[in-house]
Amino acid sequence: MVKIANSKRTILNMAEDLLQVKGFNGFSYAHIASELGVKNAAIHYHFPTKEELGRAVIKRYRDRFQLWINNPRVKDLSPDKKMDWFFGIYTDGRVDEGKVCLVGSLEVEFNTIPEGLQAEVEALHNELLAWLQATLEEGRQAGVFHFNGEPASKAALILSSLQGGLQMARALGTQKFSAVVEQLKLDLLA
Amino acid sequence: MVKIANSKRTILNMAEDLLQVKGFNGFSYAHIASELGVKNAAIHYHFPTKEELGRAVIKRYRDRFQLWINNPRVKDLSPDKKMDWFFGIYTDGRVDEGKVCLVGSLEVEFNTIPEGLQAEVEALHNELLAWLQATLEEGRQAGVFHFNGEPASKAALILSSLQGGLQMARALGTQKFSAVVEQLKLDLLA
DNA sequence: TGACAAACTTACTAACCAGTAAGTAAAATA
DNA sequence: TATTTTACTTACTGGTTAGTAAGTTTGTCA
Repeated sequence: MVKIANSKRTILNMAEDLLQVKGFNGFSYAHIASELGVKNAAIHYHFPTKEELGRAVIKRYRDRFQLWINNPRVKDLSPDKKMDWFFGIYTDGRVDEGKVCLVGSLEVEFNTIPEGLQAEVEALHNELLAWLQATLEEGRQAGVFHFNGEPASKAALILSSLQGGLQMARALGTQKFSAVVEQLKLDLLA
Repeated sequence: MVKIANSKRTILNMAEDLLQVKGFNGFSYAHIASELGVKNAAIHYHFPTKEELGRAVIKRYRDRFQLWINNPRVKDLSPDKKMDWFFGIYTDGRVDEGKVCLVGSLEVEFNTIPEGLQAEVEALHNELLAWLQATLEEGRQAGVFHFNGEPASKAALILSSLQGGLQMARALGTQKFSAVVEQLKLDLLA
């Protein structure tokens, strides 16, 4: 018998990576098991169904995001530094490793994933948008951000372009994603 | 024996829809066959492998796009009307039918699709970007579009946000996509 | 009318998939 | 030390997958 160290956490880490690299329909319990050197059933012991595994990945990510934005190291930043921090999430350790964001990955396969997982994705996407919108409002009031229209719409545009930009980087290279981020900043600060 | 009318074209139409609704890993030859009332092997007769089917869908879409942009009804439009036409591709018959764009769908599953299909996706994405960039340059020179930075970067931002916006609409509703398009126009024309 | 090619069907394979039930080894607990 | 719980393995199921080989029907053309 092979014991996995920190089994649940290790499996969640692998599943999160696989979701971002291969998509929900692009990986199997066998992938995770063989990489960890255990059998399929060992994964099912911790996460009986693939839906539960997917939900656990997103739920953990949601909790992590709330911890981040409520942490003084982010909360107390100026609006433009907050935005830089947010862009950094996508630049560091996403585009460099050929990953796309969880939300984009699961929304492309939305019509083929279990309902419970769909709900989790919806919640995460709303939370990301809410924080972006609040940050945009804060920055516009402080006179750092300049844009026309509703903060909610600007937030939707920014998040969508980051999501699509990571996917574009897959086919066209990471410098394309950098161009998107630079353009976002130009459109927001100039 | 059941004969399919315009077999190849009908299969391509179905495959294109399925790619946009379920993704490459989310549909099978059996799906297509059963919906057409024929057997699996009938699909394999026309498209021996799934890679060939996928490539044919993208190639046809690329040809169609070149026909469109070289048609006087698009070519002779003013830059802002051209942009409206382009946005319309995404709004009409995409977001309304719960579809995402082919490029986004296949780039999310990029690491799990055959190489020949990857190349086709890359080519399509480059062609879309090239047309957008040229249109942005034309519009800026004409004084209709206003933006800072390189047209190539602005093109990448616009295309990424449309791509991501369609996916967002899956989880959060079509009005979110409309908000993205409206914001894009605001940022370009104001 | 006969030959041939196009468009299928039948019947199959080998691989993979998520998921389950029953058994085992080791660690925690009483 | 005995008992129970945790974390697995073994062995399996039923379903789905892309793909193939050989046979059949139908329309076209000489």
